[in-house]
Amino acid sequence: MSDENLMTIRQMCDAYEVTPRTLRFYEAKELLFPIRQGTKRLYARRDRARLKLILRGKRFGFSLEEIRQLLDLYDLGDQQATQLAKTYELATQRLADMVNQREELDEAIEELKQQLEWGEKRLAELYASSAAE
Amino acid sequence: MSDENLMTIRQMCDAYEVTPRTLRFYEAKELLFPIRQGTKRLYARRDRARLKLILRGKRFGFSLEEIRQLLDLYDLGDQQATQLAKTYELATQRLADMVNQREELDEAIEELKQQLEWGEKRLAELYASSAAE
DNA sequence: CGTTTAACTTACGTTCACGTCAAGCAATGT
DNA sequence: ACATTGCTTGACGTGAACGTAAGTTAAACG
Repeated sequence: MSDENLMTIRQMCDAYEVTPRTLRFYEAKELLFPIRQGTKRLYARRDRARLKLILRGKRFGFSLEEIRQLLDLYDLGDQQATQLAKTYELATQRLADMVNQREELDEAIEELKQQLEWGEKRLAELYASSAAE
Repeated sequence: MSDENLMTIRQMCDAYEVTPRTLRFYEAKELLFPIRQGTKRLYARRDRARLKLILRGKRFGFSLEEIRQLLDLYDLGDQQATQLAKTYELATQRLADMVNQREELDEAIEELKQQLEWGEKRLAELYASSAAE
């Protein structure tokens, strides 16, 4: 029962359905910063939060580089004033992007629903005619 | 003033901000089916509609292959019954995916707003303390 | 009729996001 | 003591989505 709150790479993989390779890759790209016990990696709460955000970002179609920049937004702890201001500005921009994407997504959902109704009717017709045979 | 309603590859590129390579690539992947006037491609209304859907799908993080399957949904014209049924089922699944994505997106937007408020306060503090000097 | 111009094909190159060995260290059980 | 298990670091491979360069053809222009 090692240190609670810290997870090995395998526990992380099982918990988030990713491979070790993926976690090491994210680390190489400076998206994660697990601590080292000897040679082994240990992931703390902070890394898990970041990983969640990474996986979510991917589902929205963001690249890892875009995600890396976004991650700083959730770690505003001890930034310099100028750096904080830049981060803040980037965040408002990203927020606008997301709101746009939500609008588009709403549209897409509506259109797809329409098409589904159409298909439903067509299927009903086909079924009716085959039953009439 | 060639045949209205039909666009050359360059007009398409300018209109949708893609490269010729991209359009030919989508054609190779059977996402677009421009008609041929001799060796040249001409894009009709149908292709433009499909291209819009392709670009939108990409913004949502779908792969071209996923998009290709989805495209059939908007072209339910003359499908076989069994094929139509399969397409329909796939569509309902995708719709569910999109609805999920919207929920996640809503969450993400909320969280980011929270972070922005936080950053705003921090910035205000920093500004106040530097002004007091 | 020669020459730009635009589109074409073929094919190899590139970036991203990992997958997949290969070889080595480190603790753990028998 | 030794083998198994789990993690490690390279390093090369891969599929997706194009980019890019080379050479070809066809229409249009002077």
